[in-house]
Amino acid sequence: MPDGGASGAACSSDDLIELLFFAYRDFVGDPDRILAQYGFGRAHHRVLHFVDRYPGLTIAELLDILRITKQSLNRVLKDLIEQGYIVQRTGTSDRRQRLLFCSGTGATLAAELTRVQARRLARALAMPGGAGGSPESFLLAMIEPDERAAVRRLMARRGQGVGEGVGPVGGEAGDALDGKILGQDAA
Amino acid sequence: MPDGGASGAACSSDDLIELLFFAYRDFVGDPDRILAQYGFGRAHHRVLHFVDRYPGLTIAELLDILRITKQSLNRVLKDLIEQGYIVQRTGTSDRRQRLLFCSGTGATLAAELTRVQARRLARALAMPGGAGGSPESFLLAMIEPDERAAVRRLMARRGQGVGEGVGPVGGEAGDALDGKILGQDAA
DNA sequence: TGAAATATGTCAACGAGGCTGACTTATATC
DNA sequence: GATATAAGTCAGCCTCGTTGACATATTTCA
Repeated sequence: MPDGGASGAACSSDDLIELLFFAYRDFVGDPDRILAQYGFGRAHHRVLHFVDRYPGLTIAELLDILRITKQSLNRVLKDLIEQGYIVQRTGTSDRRQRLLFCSGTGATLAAELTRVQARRLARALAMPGGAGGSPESFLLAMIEPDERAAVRRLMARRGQGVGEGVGPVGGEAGDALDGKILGQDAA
Repeated sequence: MPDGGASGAACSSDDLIELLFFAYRDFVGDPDRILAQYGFGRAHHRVLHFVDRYPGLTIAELLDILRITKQSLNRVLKDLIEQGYIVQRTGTSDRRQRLLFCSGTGATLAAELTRVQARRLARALAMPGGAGGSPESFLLAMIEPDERAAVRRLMARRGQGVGEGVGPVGGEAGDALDGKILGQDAA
């Protein structure tokens, strides 16, 4: 039975669902703050990232990666092109294609965004149980350090005493228990 | 040097950035399809999930978990309450609070959504290098199997020949190279 | 007891970023 | 020369985030 050894408990898929939510929330939070200063959003980030990393990408390839429509892509791509972060060249073998490249400015911004995300990842990998441990410990390490305690505390609440009320509500329509139920339209 | 042993290559933070994107894309794609049948979206899912898992959650706690505004939460919470998936009770120790619980229907839907996500996770954990290997192999295992080859192919493209054009564009304003540059407003 | 703080709900307006559908323009292919 | 393909665009819609202002019930504290 592989348990990774380090700080992670046994992997429960149910716990991982939440950890993935928290890890991703904080993972995209870093670049979001930077992007806001440029008037860009997450959609711009994704485009800039993939164009930076795979120069010469075509529109069709980008659409396949991002899984969004041409119209959605075009809105953010247009911003990035007009503001000089991305440039297009016509394809040489197929002149219908538009090959996408980052400009110098674009590459600089992409690097800045990559830096903060890579920093979080590197920090997580460097933690005990980060690189070689369980997915659980890796994802926990990806969460903002200040928040980790709160997440642990929440997840420890699993199952036992709810604090206030009792267990889950039984009926579909709300059969009045000890706590008053604020129903759909009941007086 | 910990390498996890199994199928993952050495962990590069830069690769992990992309793998996390692809893994998360497919991870939320599963429930999205189910939610659409109920006329719900991702925001409903998040609320339903946390209320199901932590019965008796207060509004304030939920806001802290989701990191959204009261108004945003209220819109989706209202849907879930009106349609009978979630019920509220007034708190007993503090009657200002509204404790949130899933109804039977709500718990059923939550379970259905959890099931597809847990299935993907369990499958990933069961793969060689899934539970005990590197984060890289775990994330790759989280990607939709049909898509894995495409992701690998894309990531293999890293660095070398672009296929069509040449390297990254140097100048800020677009100095005409061999491929014609379709500039901002140049004729 | 009365004032202030707290938990929640709500109205209005706005922006980002998805979507569909329809249509145009270049270019390639047969 | 007809047809298919890559890309761009217009219009309109939906979800889900935001801010700001304000109402109500309840608790806490001086």
